[in-house]
Amino acid sequence: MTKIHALRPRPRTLSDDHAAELADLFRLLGDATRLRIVLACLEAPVPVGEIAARLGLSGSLVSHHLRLLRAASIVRAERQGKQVFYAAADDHVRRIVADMMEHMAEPKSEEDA
Amino acid sequence: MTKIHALRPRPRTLSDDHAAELADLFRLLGDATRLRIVLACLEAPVPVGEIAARLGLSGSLVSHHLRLLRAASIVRAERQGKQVFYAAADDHVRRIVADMMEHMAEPKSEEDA
DNA sequence: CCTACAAATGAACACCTGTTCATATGTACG
DNA sequence: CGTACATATGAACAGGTGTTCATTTGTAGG
Repeated sequence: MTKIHALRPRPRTLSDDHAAELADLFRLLGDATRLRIVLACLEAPVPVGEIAARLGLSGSLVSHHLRLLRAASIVRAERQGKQVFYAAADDHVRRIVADMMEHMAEPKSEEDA
Repeated sequence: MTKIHALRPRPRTLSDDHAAELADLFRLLGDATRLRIVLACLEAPVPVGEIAARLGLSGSLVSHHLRLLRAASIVRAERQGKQVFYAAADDHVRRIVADMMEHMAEPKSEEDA
């Protein structure tokens, strides 16, 4: 009741803070290494070591990226013994990635000079 | 016939080049200013000047960003007299943005320390 | 042709971010 | 407890990127 908020069905233009927050999420997927890490654990939980091995990266680097991804709830972590398994947080992530892949596969109307 | 490509239904792990290309697309949406520009012309074509005015940005800056977005087929340009109208290229873009908004709105499982 | 307006371009600067290396935390097991 | 393994963290460097300012291109009209 304090703020009329739920009244606006679809805010045509997002508040700048929200836009910045949204941009932060996209930026996380905007790095090739980090995106490959996400792709590596998109379908099933994978331990950090295996991600690093599969992608040919140092465990340190993978861990750094995973922290950012986890903080943004793009991936979820679960400990199992000494290992920590990471997986895509939810279906939104999978859908977004899939949609962007489709977009990439689409024929461009005309090349930009 | 040169490359067996269409045979693999769903490449579980993308080739590194494709991953980099995909990351480039995400990175474009990963800047707050650029994302706001996309949001501004997400539902209907808008001339550059109006985008700049609505967002309180210089025409130069908006133009720079629009060039990148156009090169990636995220937005489409159409000239009408002296003005150039920009709009989201297709529904993929709209869907991706919408999905990411939903993701942002979701409750986080637990805050990251 | 020349003025006025809208958009695009290029160069230069300031800032941010990914990576590496070294070190620390945490967990299992003898 | 001490070793070994897996992951996490911190600091520092290098490279990329958004922004601004000045200039140019393109379009319409007198």
